Amino acid sequence: MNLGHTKGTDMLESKECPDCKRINEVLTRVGDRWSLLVIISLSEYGTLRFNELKRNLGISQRMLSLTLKKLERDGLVHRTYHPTIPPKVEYKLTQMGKSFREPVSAIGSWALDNLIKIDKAREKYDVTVGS
Amino acid sequence: MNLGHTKGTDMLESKECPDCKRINEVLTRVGDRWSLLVIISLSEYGTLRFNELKRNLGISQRMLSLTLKKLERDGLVHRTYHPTIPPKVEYKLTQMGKSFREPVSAIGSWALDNLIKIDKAREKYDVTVGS
DNA sequence: ATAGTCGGTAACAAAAACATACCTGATTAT
DNA sequence: ATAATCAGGTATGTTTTTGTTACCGACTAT
Repeated sequence: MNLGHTKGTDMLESKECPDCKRINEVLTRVGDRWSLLVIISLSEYGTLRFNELKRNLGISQRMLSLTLKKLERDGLVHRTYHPTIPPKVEYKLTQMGKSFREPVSAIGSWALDNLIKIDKAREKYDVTVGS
Repeated sequence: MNLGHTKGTDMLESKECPDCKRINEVLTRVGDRWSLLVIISLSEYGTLRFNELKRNLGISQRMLSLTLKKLERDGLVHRTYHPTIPPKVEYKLTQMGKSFREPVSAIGSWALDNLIKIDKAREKYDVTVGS
């Protein structure tokens, strides 16, 4: 008995939490998994070439290319092109990139500390809720 | 003159960076944008109902439902159901959820501090690289 | 009677992420 | 000659994530 548009619809009514939106923006920008892993690698090794990153992370050429371009565009990574033969391109963190390393490694440490707890919580949840 | 499989293929050769993989796991679990925003909201307000969160974040019902379920499963959020009429469901952080709040707000603060810089970097990049 | 609240779910559409394979051009190593 | 290296670009698909819309039951307020 669907009489059309009589029932309530779910509009999005975001108005509050002004900061949340902006945090949201940044998180969607640098919050994907490859970006963070690239930043972690660069912060550990200082400077890395394209294929060094590729080998370290097990990322595909295409995703690495896209990820580095995004990070460079956002001012987190600096790219240096040496027109030698074969070509040599080096990537390193900018100042802003380095400053981002701190909150990121905070998350990383927490992750390492709590992985086991999370796994256990999952098991318990899956048992009680059961599927 | 393509003779088939003679040319090099792009294999993925991930072997190094043992920690990266595990950090990756947590980041893919709680690293999506809604999870972090839910955690931030709960840490600020203590306890929130479903629709309160929905209004605060401007998130769709479905995404909030999925996000909360994931967070509950991972042991970061606790759900209390009051079978009143209308029903009342309250969400709050667990102990582990609270411990996660610190690294999360570190990211949040960084995001707020650096949004403008990122925007400027983008502009500059778009101009020099041009489209 | 009709619309609204509450906390969701199911079905579907759109978008983003990711994978796979192949291409370049100059050069070196085999 | 042939293959390999370097740093990607491009084309095409698949898979995952995200968002939209409608719907539920049980009640209240108009």
